[in-house]
Amino acid sequence: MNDTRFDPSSADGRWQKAWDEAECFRADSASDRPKSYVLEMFPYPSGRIHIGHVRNYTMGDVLARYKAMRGHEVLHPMGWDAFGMPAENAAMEKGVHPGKWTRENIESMKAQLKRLGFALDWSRELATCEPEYYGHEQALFIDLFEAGLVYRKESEVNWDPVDQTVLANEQVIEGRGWRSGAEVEKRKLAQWFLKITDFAEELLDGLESLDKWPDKVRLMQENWIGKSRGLQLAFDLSDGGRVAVYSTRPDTIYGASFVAVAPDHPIAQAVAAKDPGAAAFIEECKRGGTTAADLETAEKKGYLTALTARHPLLGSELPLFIANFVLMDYGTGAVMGVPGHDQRDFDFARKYDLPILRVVGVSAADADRPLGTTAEPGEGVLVNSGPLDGMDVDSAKQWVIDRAEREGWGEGKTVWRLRDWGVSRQRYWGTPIPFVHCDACGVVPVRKADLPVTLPEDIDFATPGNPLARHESWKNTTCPKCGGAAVRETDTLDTFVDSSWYFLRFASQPADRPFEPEEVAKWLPVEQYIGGIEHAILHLLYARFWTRALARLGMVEFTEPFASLFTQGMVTHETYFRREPDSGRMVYFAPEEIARDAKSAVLKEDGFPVSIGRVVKMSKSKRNVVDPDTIIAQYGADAVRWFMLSDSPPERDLPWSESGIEGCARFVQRVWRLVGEHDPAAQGEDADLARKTARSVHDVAETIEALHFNKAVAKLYELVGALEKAAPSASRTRGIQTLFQLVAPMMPHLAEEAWHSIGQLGLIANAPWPEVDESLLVEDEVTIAVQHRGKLRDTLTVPKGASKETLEELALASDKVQRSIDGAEIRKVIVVPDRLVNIVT
RNA sequence: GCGGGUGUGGCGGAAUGGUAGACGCCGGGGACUUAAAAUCCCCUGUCCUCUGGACGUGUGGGUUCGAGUCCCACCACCCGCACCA
Repeated sequence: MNDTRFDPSSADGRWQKAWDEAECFRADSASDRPKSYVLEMFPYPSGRIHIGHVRNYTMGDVLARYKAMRGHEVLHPMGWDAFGMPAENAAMEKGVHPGKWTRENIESMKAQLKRLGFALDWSRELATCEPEYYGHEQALFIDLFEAGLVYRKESEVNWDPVDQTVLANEQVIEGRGWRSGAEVEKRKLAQWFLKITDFAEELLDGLESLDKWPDKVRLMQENWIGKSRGLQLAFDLSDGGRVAVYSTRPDTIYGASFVAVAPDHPIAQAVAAKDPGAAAFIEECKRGGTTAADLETAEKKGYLTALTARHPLLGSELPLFIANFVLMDYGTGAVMGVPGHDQRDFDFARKYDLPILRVVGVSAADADRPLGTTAEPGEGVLVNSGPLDGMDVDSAKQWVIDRAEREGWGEGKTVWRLRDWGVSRQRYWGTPIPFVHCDACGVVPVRKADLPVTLPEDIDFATPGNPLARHESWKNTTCPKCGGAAVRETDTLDTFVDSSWYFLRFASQPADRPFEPEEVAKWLPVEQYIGGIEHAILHLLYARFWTRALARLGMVEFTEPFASLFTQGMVTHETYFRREPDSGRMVYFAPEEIARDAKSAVLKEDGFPVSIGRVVKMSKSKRNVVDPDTIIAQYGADAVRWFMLSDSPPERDLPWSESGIEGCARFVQRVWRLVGEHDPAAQGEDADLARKTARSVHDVAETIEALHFNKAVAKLYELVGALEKAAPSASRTRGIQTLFQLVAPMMPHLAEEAWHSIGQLGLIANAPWPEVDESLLVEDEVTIAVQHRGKLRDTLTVPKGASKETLEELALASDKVQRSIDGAEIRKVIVVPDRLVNIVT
């Protein structure tokens, strides 16, 4: 018997050191083993590892370690998405330099990751905030510019009129600046854009090849790209001008009761020049945030202009509005309003008392049935539409497009919802855009020999706004073209640019180029990419675009960077709170301040109860966070890793619980106790246990490959239970050794300690996955269900593959079944071999 | 508002259209111990007339010999919405 307990506080560090010294996780591109690139989305160095990171990286780690055991050469790197706003916020709040703050965070987070024993190749570590990284990004940006994929145009930003600075969407709270509290305005600035729309069709078509991506992510990207076929048509205006309108529902043209243009549409601007009411309305529209959610949840408002628009088929005059819900960026920035069949138009028509006409119904008989309280945007049969009456929606669309083209007032057009990618940020802590502005030569790229354009260190955050824009000695430079005086671009790149190619840099890190094409060809595409569902659209679409752009430039030979994608759920925790009696304000308490039993919770400090709130994503504001360091110190890395894999399916949320982690820590010890049961001298075979072991090897491999870690965990619980119960035998001794191999990817420290203790030489990290004797996987008996009218009455254990006749006979012979039938006439017997018999009376 | 997802015991969940609740947590009972910790064993969806039976997978309908699984409608919650990463 093995009385000692497994002690993570000494074992974890010892084995982590052993792996480091043996360079177990260094990826060798010269190896002739099949290559596997396992990648988790790299973290933003916020200061501390979050439990969500632990879950993400544990999943990747299990896969990386498993692949290595299956004989693959594994690339499993880690780096830092190190540019971004929180560093600037820290600079403003604490006076610490963003670079210092970021680099210190990286150091402490790296130490945290090491304590979890991840099989990472730290020799490839990178941080996007270092010139060794972002300098190459600047070179790539210039390459894209030269390929015609970069341009500048005016675009709206959130402007804080008090702080005189641009705000990110998250810094706008209920239409006001988060620091100043001032009402935010929309303001136009000249900004840099990447032509992602050039790739719209490719990015859409490419989704089809991504058969190892979740369908939901592909669907979200498809909807985001938003290819639509519709009609662009012109309405003649009463002042002699014209307005171009785009509609995806040209079939409903006979139901149009108004035309509306965006507040920043040229026609709106022209109207405003003469009409102070219109000008005031446009000003009003400029207030508030710029996000789509803001615009679409805001009350629909319009301004009725003096102009009218002539309906091209009816010849009637429709009122022309300026409306806050029309987007200048989509289609032509103008719409025809069909209230009956579009909810926004419906709401608008209600408000301004415009006609609401039904032009689509379930059948022709619907023509006179009025619309209810909502629009009917669906399919149907055209009514009240002259020549279209009786047509289905698709035929009517085509008829209207054909007629418009024939008569010259419109044409069929494909329109994309996807907009070009605005990459300008008016901020310091990002990759400087490597361009200068010269009065003589215009906008000129920095010479590649002069890269990187590095960020100046001597900056101040005493005043709001971009420190680069007021840094005279950094800003003033000479023009690479004419040598005259010039000013540097002071915008920096969106951090999504940094994360659009880091996976290439992990494959190789030459000093003179962004990456080594031969090395990239060896490792890429990433075999398995793992990250949060919140990145389903933006990051993943941008990375796909960037890769395609590089492919167009001939720099890489593939178009999709991530062959297989997995999106994991969040880690959640209960919340504990009290409501302040006076203000009604919620006061949250951290888990460590709480004593919790099965039904209630009290605050340790005063012994009085607190309310138990819902289980939500861990966040600082709800104080329901658990610090990985604390729990590693308390339970050991393996228990924490095991918890991350247990119970919840990896794509779903995982609720953290104290009792759950304690159960995991107990299980680690249970596995450890089997070391004492490993008896090399034990004799005799145990056929059932041998079968169970073989079945476990097979099932655990299958579930890990499918990333169903919770099921792998359940299989391992079963195997441990079976090994504990079995009497000593050679089969049991072999089974225990096999168990250690199976748990090695999940609890690697314990596995090493156990491996060593049973006398194995070398590291289990370098050991192979156990072989399985296929003949042991064949079952010879099955239990089948016997139902009467679909309800279970009995079960039978029969030889596998028994005939239908035999099964029917055995089923009818059952007392329980006969009692249930109770002499009724048997009308039908359904027999599914090896499954069930269902008797219908 | 729009797009995407999720919903099964007290809790996390399992279940190729075929035995609902595997496995784990919590809880209850017992063994061991001077005692405790640790460990081990048993029980644990609800209800009833309890050697059996009825009900039960967010709600309401439907298809089927058979539905957690497929179809329709609805409800609740979560994620994203282009300057958070």
